[in-house]
Amino acid sequence: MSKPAGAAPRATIRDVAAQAGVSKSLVSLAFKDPARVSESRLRRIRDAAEELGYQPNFLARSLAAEGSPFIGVVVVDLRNPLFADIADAARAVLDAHGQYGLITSASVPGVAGAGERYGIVDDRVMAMLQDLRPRALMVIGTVADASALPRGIPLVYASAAPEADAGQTSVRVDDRAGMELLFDHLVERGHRRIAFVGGEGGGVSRLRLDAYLEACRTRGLEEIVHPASYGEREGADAGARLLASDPRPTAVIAVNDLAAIGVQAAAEEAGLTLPRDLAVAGFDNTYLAGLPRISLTSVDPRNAEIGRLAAERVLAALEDPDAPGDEELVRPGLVMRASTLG
Amino acid sequence: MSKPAGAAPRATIRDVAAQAGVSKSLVSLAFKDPARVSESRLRRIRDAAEELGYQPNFLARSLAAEGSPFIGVVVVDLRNPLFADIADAARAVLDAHGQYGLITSASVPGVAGAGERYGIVDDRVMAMLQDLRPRALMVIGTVADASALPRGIPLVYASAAPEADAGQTSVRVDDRAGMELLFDHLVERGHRRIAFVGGEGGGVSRLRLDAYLEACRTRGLEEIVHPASYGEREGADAGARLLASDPRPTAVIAVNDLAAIGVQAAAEEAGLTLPRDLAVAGFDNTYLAGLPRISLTSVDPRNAEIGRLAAERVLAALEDPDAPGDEELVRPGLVMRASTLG
DNA sequence: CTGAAAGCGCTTACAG
DNA sequence: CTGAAAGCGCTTACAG
Repeated sequence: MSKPAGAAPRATIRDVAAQAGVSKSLVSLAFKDPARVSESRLRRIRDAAEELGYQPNFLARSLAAEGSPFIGVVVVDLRNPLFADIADAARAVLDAHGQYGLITSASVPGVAGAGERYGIVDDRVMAMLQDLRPRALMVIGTVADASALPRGIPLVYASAAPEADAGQTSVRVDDRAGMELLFDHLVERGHRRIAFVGGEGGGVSRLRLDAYLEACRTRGLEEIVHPASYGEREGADAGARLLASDPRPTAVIAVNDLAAIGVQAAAEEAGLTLPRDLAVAGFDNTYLAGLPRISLTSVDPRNAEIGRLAAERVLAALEDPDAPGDEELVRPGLVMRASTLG
Repeated sequence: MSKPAGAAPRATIRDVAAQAGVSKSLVSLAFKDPARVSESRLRRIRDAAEELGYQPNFLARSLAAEGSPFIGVVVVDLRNPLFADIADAARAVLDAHGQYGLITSASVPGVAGAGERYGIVDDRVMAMLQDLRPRALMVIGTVADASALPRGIPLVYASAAPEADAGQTSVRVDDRAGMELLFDHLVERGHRRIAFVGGEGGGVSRLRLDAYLEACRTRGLEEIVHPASYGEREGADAGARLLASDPRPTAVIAVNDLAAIGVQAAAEEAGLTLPRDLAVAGFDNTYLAGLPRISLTSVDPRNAEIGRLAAERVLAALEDPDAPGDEELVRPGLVMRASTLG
């Protein structure tokens, strides 16, 4: 019984037509534009469809029609909890508008190795998605090479910093606003030597570094940058370097929660007591930041809002595919926790 | 430039045939069974294909042929880091064997609410996957309702406890072995009052509870069970109840890492010093357990191994679709960390 | 080794 | 409002 013997082949439009005593095309029409079919035949068709358990074949429809009634949603990194939150929120909105969002993961297995670029998408997955001919595409996260994405349909990025050749529609958090919230909070608590851990790994990391530098300049604070990418390991390494500097910063802002956790680890390793000796804050407000043992102050990008807005952009693009692209920045919040409050 | 005007339609087999001066079917054959095509024509066809940027249309192929040369990989829960590890490992193996694994996520957006069942898959995603006619299906995680899955093709579960109507092929960790490792470790360190937090939420949770009860019986230890599901919140609630009991357990095993973290939080909330006053251990060895601040002893299910074995099961099923299903249990390891070492 | 033909399940004009 | 016909891009026997 590991596979149902025979796997009763699905009923086709032809079966339904025969059973209802009408032509194939009438069945097709009955599903597509019921108003144009007489009531009696419509009922016969529907009864037949139900009886046979008929469901239109997705492939055949995509092949024959101009495209399929669905939106492709590509999640760049399966591991980032950020993206799942956005995908869920986006799907809910698409659903509510009768659009159907097909979520697919596109990252390629991480070849063990550090220098690897982030956001490599699998060509075959993308080719398949392209063949499926979705009405629009939503990409969650930064892809390393946008040219691998399906073309010719509206494209909306969520939580990604599109490459220079702008004109793309994207929805993401306002990193500068987030950085300002962090600085206001830290400065108010008396910090003057505020370091940044991050800037590497492309996309958002770079934007946050820029925002950090600008915040320092505005306030006349010293710029203290320790390069790192998005991981805990990277955060810990940068943290160790940072702690060796003299005078030591009193506060650290990391490019994301994971890197911030790395900084915390390095500081405790070095014998500091947190947050007394060092305030630490991150970005993304993932659920990690909320774990009691971690309790990390973090910029909340409002992922549900990003997902919602991105979905609305998709819906708008469906209406008017030729509308120019634009970037929408979501105003972040700040969630203060023990890591800076101590 | 938000969408490439016109979106140059992809070259079809017909274009390639014309350019190469052969028939359509010969082009098809050239891709499917090159050995049967003369060398000179083969070269002309390949040159033409390259020049035109021809790529076979996935849909058309699936529709015309018995199925498509790919394996459907369904990840039940996008948020569980466990599953991403398994998916990556599985995909690597499939890739190495020339099979192409299409990963898709099938969980439906969580309608805010507690009582919700875990592992609900989206019917439309499954219908689409079915239409695509993969050669086999790999399901990572426990689905609430297996009847929603595509039928008629080999099915392999990874990290899931299939429903009673067995005969399914599945690869998952040996929970009893994991529990034994945990008990041996804790008993050796002098613990006699060992509680279990979990048992709810279906599937694996139940299996681990059974394993716990058996381990207690074998050793003549008292059974102390505080029901909980997989979340941190649930772990914390159960933890609070557990701490109120008298005499208090000296060690707690939780159904997974997240629940264990909840127990830790509840214990610290109650003023205990960990691990001196309470040893805590979990299952799954997610990266959370490894974070220095958490440092949780955890049963390592060897997810890469599970993914690898599940992929091999898929490959075997491709060879012999009628082989009977069986369950393979992976021998776990134990990663000891501060939460039980004190 | 090659090529004309039929068909996968659907949709879309187009005549009635 | 209805139905026969052509076609989406491919594959699969089947006759040469």
